Amino acid sequence: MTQNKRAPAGAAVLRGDITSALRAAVMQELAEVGYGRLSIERVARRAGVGKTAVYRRWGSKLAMVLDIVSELAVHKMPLPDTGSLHDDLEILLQIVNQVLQHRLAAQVVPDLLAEAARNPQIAETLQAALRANQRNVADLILGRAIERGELSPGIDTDAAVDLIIGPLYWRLAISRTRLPSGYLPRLAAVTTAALRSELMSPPVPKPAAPAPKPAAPVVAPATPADGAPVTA
Amino acid sequence: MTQNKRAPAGAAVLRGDITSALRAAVMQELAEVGYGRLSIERVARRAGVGKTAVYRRWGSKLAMVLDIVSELAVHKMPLPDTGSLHDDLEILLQIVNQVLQHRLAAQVVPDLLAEAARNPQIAETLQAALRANQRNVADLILGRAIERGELSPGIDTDAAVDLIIGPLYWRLAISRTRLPSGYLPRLAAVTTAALRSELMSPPVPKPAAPAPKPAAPVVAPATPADGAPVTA
DNA sequence: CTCGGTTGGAACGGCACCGTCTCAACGCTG
DNA sequence: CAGCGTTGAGACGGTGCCGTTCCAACCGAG
Repeated sequence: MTQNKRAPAGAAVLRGDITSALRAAVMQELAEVGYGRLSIERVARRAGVGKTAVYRRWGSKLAMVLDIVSELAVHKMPLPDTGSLHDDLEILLQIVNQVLQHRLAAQVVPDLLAEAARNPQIAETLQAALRANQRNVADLILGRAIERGELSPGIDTDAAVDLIIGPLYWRLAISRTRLPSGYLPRLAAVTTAALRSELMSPPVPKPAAPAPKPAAPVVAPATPADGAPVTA
Repeated sequence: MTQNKRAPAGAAVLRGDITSALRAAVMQELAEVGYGRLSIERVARRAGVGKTAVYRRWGSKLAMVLDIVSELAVHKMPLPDTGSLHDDLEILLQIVNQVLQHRLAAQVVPDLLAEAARNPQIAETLQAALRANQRNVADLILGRAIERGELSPGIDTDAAVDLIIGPLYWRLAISRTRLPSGYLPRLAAVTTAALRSELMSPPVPKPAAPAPKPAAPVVAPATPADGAPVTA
């Protein structure tokens, strides 16, 4: 291509300090007003730069947020590997706890997750970021526990992941009440026991005659009294 | 007061059909763009009415959303009471599953929860709505299980609630992958076993120091220690 | 039947943001 | 050290929303 031209240099190169200021500003705005209300102007104002500084780097609000989110995920998360499922879990829970205790993360993560529900690009980026991080730390921990024989090879890993992070995420990001001392160790212990249970492997409740709980006629079938019309 | 005047009547009374149209429009907008981007004009346009129709009823976007959310929570949730902790849990999980499968709820709930993290009014309303609904269904189920002797009276009910709804919420609202058949029964079984574990009662991992649970009054005051946005 | 009082709808000025464009300042490359 | 090429900053027209004001239509109380 046209590389006979001389390479940009001097003042003609993106200033890293301004890029960092913008990244920080985006995170703060994201925490304060959320993705929905995030505006380029506010970000630029907060960073103390012009809007051009933003548009030269990213070109759109979505691209900007996507890039910054991807970068954040590169945070190398220390991977617990103690040789014991229980200890690995406790460390993992401590890590998650620390991350979600962070003021910015505690606001931004749920916001982006909610936004991901309606913006496929964000959903994809978040997924990619989390996976790329460590190919899902929980999966690794489970895999090693299976290799050691601590867990059945037939365990439903998806459900296992839900069990591992679901309760703590709910507590930290939704319920948002303080953790009593001893909460994390107890959660780790209970979760470990639950994972070890033979109930976690698929072919358990299928002896011969299935249909144990067809469709739960015990409760109303489909939230009929919903005030909102289903069809648009 | 001045009731000598004649009461409003005829065309001088709020039309219920327009109110319902507005409610539906708010829910749809909430699902499509979220609370952050929600605008009065779009709501009115979607409902096919003028903005005045909105401002006469609510006066502000926050008040509008708050009122509608409160009303939705009045949905009488069927309260499982089978006499067995496991069956109660399975039914509860089925209910949560049905609610969060609903297209609108699946989008609106996480969005509002994220918004609640930065708007105390929304947080308070959501809390009140959920509590008022059934004074926390999970708490009731736990209480009855304790009365029946299925659970230890010393169980950490907060952690128990996290264990009950955390995994399913994570799966439905965050992970958003399909539930394999048998997921709910298995989750109910595993959770029941975990709750029954002696690990769920406080004085387990404290051989030397008792640490007699200081912050455990009969009723939580109001979770006042809110992490108000401190200095950036 | 009359008309009071409120309704829904539209128009209005103000404001924030969008995305583009112009322009002086700048510092390294050659 | 000269100047190239990009930089950051501000200005600009356009758009969408806010919250208010104005007005004709309307229906039932009296």
